[in-house]
Amino acid sequence: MEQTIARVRLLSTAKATDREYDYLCPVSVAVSRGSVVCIPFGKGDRTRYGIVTDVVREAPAMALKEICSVLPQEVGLSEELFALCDHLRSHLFCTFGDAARAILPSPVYRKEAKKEAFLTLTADVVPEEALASFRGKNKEKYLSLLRHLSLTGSVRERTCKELFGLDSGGIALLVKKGLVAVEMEECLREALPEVSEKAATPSPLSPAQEKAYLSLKAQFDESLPSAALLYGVTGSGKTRVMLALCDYVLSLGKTVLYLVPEIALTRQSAHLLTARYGDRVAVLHSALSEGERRDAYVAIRRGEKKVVLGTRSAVFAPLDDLGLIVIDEEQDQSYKSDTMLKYHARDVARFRCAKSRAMLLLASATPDVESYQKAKEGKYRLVTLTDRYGTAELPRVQIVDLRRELREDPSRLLGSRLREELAHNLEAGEQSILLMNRRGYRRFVSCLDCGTVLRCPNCSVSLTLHNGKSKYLSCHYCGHATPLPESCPECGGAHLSPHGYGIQQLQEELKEVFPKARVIRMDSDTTTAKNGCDELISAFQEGQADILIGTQMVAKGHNFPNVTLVGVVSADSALYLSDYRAAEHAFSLFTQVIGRAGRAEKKGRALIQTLNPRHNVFSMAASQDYEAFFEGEIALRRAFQFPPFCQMAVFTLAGENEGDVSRAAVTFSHLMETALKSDFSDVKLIIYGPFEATVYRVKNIYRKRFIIKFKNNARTRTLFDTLLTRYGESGCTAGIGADIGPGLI
DNA sequence: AGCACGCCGACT
DNA sequence: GTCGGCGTGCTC
Repeated sequence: MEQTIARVRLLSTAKATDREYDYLCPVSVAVSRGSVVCIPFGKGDRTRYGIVTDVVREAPAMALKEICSVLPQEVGLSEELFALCDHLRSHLFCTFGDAARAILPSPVYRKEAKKEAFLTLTADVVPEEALASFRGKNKEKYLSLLRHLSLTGSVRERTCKELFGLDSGGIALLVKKGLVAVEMEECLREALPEVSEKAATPSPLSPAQEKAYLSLKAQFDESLPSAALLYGVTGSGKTRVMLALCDYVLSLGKTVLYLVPEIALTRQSAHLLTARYGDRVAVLHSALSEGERRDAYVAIRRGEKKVVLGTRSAVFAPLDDLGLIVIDEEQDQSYKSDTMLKYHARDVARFRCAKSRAMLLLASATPDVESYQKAKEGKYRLVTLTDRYGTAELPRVQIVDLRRELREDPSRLLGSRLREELAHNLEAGEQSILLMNRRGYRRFVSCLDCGTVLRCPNCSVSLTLHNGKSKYLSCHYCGHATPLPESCPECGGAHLSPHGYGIQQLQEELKEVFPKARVIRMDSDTTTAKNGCDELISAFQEGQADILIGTQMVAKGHNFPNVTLVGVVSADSALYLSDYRAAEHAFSLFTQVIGRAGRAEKKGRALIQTLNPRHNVFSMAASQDYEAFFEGEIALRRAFQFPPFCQMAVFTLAGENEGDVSRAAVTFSHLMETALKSDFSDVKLIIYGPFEATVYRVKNIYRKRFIIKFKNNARTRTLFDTLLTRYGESGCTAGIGADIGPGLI
């Protein structure tokens, strides 16, 4: 007998079960391609989520189970996003469900939500009045917390210490006085910024900006899938040009997807966009609660939102009638996902533009070498903005040779020149930013008697020393924490000594040199949930601190009008990463840092401390000479066959048992050899490895990897897919992962 | 991946 | 005699 049958793919499953299963449709509910359904699966009939890929009428060849429930149509996948799942599956070698889960908001398929402690004011408290009778030494700290709360509404309890120097005791006192309340909330409720009328009328474009805009508009009018690279030096007004194009696209009834690299940047971009487009804008980023994410998803799918602003994952926003995707700071690493699904937002955007006949607009002051090469080849249209806009000038750049001072005192992080500049700024009441590259500069502890370095028991890394209330050691890969031992665990010697420098040490040195300076530190310790950095940034913008210290994230496009000095504490850690793109990242970082100083009327200074003052990356960054940098870099890439002259893939084998991982690596090696000698003899690729991953052991998992240079075409992808299937059938227990494209080496 | 079925060692 | 070890194989 003919029946209505739904083909379903599981949302969460292994590669072996990543296929279609047939289920009977319930009589009363409409089910269609893209619907999210609950189905009984397996011997135990456990309820699992699935996506309907097809609905057919036919007589089933076997007894079928029935769909138990269908979620509302508006949380399902649109036709375009459905196609995107298929594309991601074949290009990233993930399951269909992995791709679908990246697109669908998690409340669609998950129940529980995470909570965090927030502080709010109990009522309309006037900070000065409330603390009028208070006579404690912490009065100023309490006042600034209350002022901050009356400004922003709420603050994470965990960020209070960093922002206001208040610990749980101080907060308890305010709670006891009935001034603030601690509430458990479902992540950060970030209200959209108020629409400010003054910004709503855009000022006219400069002639150079107008020219760039007209060029982009003409390209858009061709109504073909296409891409453009807007290359403009910092301060040339790229954003104004891009917003003008957004205006135009929206006026034609199409929608716009606008991506920025960091959550912290969504705030200022959100101001800009909501001022212009009001409630037609949706903001998506990882600090949204799960409920908010679902609401946003539904509102976008219903067509209530015409502009979506967000970070990497917003590239999956369910906008229909897509006209334009903007990727600002397109060279930024954060567009590449390093979590479960290793996609690159730029590649996803390219696919969506091709599907929707939309235009992709990449913008940067230091484009990705691969993007610029594509522009040179004519694959992207290159639009250039060469002049700084308005009165802003390039800052004065000093490259400081730190070698001599370091020989005299190797523990010093701030050279005398940087100290002078900082002192000058403190005196003048101007703000400074200090950048500290985190990698390679951690404090570790070793025994001066036997030489033992204290290491993590679970990971192949040394432990990092922290100075909390008491000194403790922690592992930055697995979080293992232990008090600093009195004596060496190996030889019992009493001479354990710290080495290396971290951001905490920089903070201590600042405290010592400038005891009165107010310092905000921004790193993963102070912004654990990726969220807190918003609060830190706005506090710094409000002028609540003199110096902001942090990792790369402080260098990215924030607007700090009162910052006139940017210092790079150690440029060398960026230059000598073991990555073929180290030079590219260093150039980009230094150029951004230099551009960060002096955006407004005040002239800025940038100071870079290094042990290699003659490295030519400095002079190129100082003069913002991207062209010169690109010419040198592309020659190297060609000579050594690195992207864009090939593609890179990383295959990782991981498992708890070191022997199993080694055997798995040998097995995979043989699988590749065999395939390349027989059924895939037409495929050309170069295999390196297996070798141990940069950090061999993490959380007791050993990892070995192969690095492969190849040409990304359907044939090679079939080979990779086949290899993964054959590996799955080999009986090896070690897990395998594939990361294709501009990945993390 | 789960989860069942299945066929062998140490417990009441 | 049976509780439970994880090897093998299936999942509409």
